[in-house]
Amino acid sequence: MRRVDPVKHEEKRREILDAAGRCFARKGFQGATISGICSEAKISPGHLYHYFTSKEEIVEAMAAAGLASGMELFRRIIEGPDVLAAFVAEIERVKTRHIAGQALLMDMLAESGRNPTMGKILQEHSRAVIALLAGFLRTGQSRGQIDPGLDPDLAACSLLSVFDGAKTLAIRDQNIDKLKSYDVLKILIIRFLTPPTP
Amino acid sequence: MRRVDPVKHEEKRREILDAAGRCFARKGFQGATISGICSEAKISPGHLYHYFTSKEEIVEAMAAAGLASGMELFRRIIEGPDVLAAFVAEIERVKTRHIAGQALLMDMLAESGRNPTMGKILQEHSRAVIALLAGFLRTGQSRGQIDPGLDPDLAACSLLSVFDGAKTLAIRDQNIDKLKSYDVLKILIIRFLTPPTP
Amino acid sequence: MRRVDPVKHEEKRREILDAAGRCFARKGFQGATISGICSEAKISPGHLYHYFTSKEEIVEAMAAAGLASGMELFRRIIEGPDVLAAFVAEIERVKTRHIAGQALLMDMLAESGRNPTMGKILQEHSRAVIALLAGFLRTGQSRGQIDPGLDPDLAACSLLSVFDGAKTLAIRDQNIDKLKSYDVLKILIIRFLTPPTP
Amino acid sequence: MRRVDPVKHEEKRREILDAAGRCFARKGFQGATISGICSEAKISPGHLYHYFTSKEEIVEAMAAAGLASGMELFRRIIEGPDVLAAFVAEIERVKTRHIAGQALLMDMLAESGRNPTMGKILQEHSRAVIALLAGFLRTGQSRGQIDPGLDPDLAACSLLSVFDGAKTLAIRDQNIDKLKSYDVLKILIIRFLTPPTP
DNA sequence: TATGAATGAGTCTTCATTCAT
DNA sequence: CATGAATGAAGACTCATTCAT
Repeated sequence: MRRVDPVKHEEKRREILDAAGRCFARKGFQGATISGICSEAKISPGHLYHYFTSKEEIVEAMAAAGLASGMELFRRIIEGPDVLAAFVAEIERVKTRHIAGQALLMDMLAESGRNPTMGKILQEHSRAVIALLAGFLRTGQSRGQIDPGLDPDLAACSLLSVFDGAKTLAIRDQNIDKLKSYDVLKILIIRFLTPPTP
Repeated sequence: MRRVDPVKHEEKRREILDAAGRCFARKGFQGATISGICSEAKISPGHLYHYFTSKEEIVEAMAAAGLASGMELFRRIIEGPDVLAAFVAEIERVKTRHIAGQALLMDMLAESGRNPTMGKILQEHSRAVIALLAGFLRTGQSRGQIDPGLDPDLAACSLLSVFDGAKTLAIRDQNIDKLKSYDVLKILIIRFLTPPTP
Repeated sequence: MRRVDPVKHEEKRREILDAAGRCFARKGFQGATISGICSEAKISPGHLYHYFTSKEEIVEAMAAAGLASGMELFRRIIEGPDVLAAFVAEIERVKTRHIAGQALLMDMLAESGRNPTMGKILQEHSRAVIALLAGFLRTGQSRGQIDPGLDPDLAACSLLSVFDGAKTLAIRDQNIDKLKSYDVLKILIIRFLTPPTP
Repeated sequence: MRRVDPVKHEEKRREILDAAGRCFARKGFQGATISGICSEAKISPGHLYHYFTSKEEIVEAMAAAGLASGMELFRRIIEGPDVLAAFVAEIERVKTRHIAGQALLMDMLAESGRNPTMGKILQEHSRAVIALLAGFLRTGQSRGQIDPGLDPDLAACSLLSVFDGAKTLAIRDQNIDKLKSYDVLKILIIRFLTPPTP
């Protein structure tokens, strides 16, 4: 008789969050509507509120989930024996991604400037990414692939900036052949991190 | 009967755009309201429509004006005998600016990902900035301050990315002492652009 | 296949009605929600509809039950050798009751002004209470405690008015020291009912 | 050019409040809808919010206005050389009034039990009415029409109770010939207030 | 040029009720 | 008997835009 099934509940939440993610990518956080999300998720508006108490909660949950899955992807790409090559690979990935995804990050950044909750989510994620990067940098330093004179934490911040900048570049320069610009960005990373020749 | 004084008309438009800019920085493009802009500009909603035909037009005009004035500022900072030092100075400027301003750029980037008109505005501006930067790079190369091996146009793209990244960093890392991270960012620029020692 | 145990069924109905009564007292008929009642009664919304076909039915059943149990209480208080003293005791009881209970009666009165079904329920109850009061008045008259010149039925109406008025007074004058006002109300009753001195 | 006209603004507010009053009388505070009020007032929902910031504000303003105008009526009826006769006249008035008006008061009483703002409005009004009544009682006492042994303030509370009770009686006993019950209520008042014969 | 009254479509959210299990 | 997922029709409120003056 009993069938509480928290697994299914969580699954449905995830489905809704996915649908919301698609809507947000298309219209932005403010532009996307509950009824749009419901259509996308194929549920009724009333039902959505069994899983989330407000649009804000959806936005925040979606942002957190999106950032987390983004970081997971990031981690997988970055992992590898050659730290420097890994960073270059990440730039390569940005080059080939769809713009909507980047726009969503821009929305989060914009929203963070006004909404403290979103600010906190983004900040936490940023700290985690920076820590991840710093770890890799330290590994690279120990292997002699990275300039040991750089502070790993601060260099990680700079690297994150560069990755962000690669994303804004994709938006700014939509049509133009970005292939080459990205190559130069890779050079930038290499010059930044490579240990100085004695 | 009435003759429109085009100068005054233009002046009023500018005033409204300024007010709109402040509202957009506070609330975002979608979050800001016409009536909020009217309050800020101290005019009535009806009157606003003598100067602009829609909110969209205001958003676009404001974006264009904002980017233009941003570029003007940028140009002034960048101008100087030492090209490399100029770029470093721009990073310094980002460090001390208020976040709301950065958020506005993020809004434009986000919006550009969806709204083609905004995309075009941003793209045009980006091209102009890149051209400006490329010019400076060329000058620097001729003076021996910049690595002559770099393609000036592509390096300009990379530089713009880094400047954007500096802005996202300000948002991502609101409380943390960003002074030092920005110093490393300056090092990054220097290493990227400095001519190789023979 | 299942045989409904009518006793248990009735018991559950009563439980739900009790829960509903608490909700209604807190939020009013319109303000209380089915899901609130379900939480209070610790059953699921679906299950509630095995016992009642609609919210309206709950409201009406609850009103009827509430009025009936109120009258039972009333009867017990009123019963006694000294009829006059009994009425005074009822005033005393109102004085010490919680306001939420009074508000529920007000809700019924308000609802009766619009909803004929509720009107009928209240009217029937009123008639019963009036009959009860009239009986007591007659007894009192026969004992010489009540002015024999008063028509028992009409005086009962007046008495009921006074009891209602005592309840509205409790709401109107929430904080103020109502002890004394209630004493005067008792005097009012005594003066109204006491046989004239020859 | 300027035409701010706060008079018209106030007039419109009054119109809306009147419309709201009719809706509330028909459906109750919670049952009445903004769109219903708009239809009744012949304005659009958007426009209503130029005059009131929320439904709650309308409810409260309407309650305050309704009580105030009710008290004005009350004052006019009560004024007269014979204080006792005036109170009896008030009972007479209740007898002939439409039930919807009474239901509205019941709604206010019910709402006061839960909503503190409404509670305050009602309480203030009650205090004013009681003060008014107490004044009349004092006058009556000085003229020898009212028992000088009664505390005017407390007796005023009792009188207000009786007036309220007269209203609940009208609701409880809708169809029945209430003429006679009201006569007995008048007797009750007379017996309560008349000075004792020596 | 300037106002602010007025509109109505659209937004988020709630809630009584039904249904599959 | 019992659950809670699911629906969809409102409800309050917002806001870009228009219009009479």
